[in-house]
Amino acid sequence: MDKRKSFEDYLERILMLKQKSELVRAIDIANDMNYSKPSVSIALKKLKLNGYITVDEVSGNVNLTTEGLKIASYVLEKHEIISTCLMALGVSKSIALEDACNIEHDLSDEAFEKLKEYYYKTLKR
Amino acid sequence: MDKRKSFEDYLERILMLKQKSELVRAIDIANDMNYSKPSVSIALKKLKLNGYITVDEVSGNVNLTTEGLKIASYVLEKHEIISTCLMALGVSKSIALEDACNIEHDLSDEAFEKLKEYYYKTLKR
DNA sequence: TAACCAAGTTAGTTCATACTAACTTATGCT
DNA sequence: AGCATAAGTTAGTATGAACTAACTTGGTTA
Repeated sequence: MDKRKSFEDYLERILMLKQKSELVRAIDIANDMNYSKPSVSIALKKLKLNGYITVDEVSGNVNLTTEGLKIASYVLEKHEIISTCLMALGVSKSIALEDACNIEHDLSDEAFEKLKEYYYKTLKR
Repeated sequence: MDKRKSFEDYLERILMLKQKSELVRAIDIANDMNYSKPSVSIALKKLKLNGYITVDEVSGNVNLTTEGLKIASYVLEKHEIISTCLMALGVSKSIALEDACNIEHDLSDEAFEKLKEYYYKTLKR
């Protein structure tokens, strides 16, 4: 199912935007992800239906629910560790970030745990 | 585009089946990939149209063209190196193989080159 | 106040892959 | 010969994400 990847992508991006600004609206997401407004509108509707986000009716501010934040943080952590490991192998930053964006949705929990161990043992500090 | 991943998946599987038996028919691919016959029939038609395979009209034997073999070998090589690296990290074989199946379509050429260097320097022999 | 612009939504289309049901065709068995 | 089975195809459906065009709505500004 590609639905999961799409959800993860949106949630991760929302979290990244939240780290820059408290106010994150559909249009901000659309600009950031280079998607059309309707695409984002529909995606947010589904994220809402699934309980991953809430949207403030007045300001349009998108907020992650506990569940949404859990997923977003996890994917973002994967993103960071995967890209760091790739860079440690000698991959250029831009490619490492790009690859991490894709791989983060495919790496199993088990493999991620092992990669994380390697990261903290060998690369961190 | 997800079309590329789908193509890569089929081509890789065809090559894997070819390594076991010269005769690889649509039904064999369907059984191996757990897809329905029509799905495979349509996918093979597209692979044929794109010049990646030929299909013997009498026997139904699927053969990779030079271009198809090039892609299949490359993806298969990625598969093997990715899964080996994951196992070296301590990931179980079954999970490593499963993850490799997904990651192999997402890892860039540049990152794969670096991973391969690491593989030959650190893991091989 | 009227006009305009930004944000968001709805409707309808496209693309791609998978599925089931049902058909064709060839082969093999009795 | 006649039937059954296996392989492959066609037709039609579902799912999912993206798009454009066009509408609503609210706020700003001339």
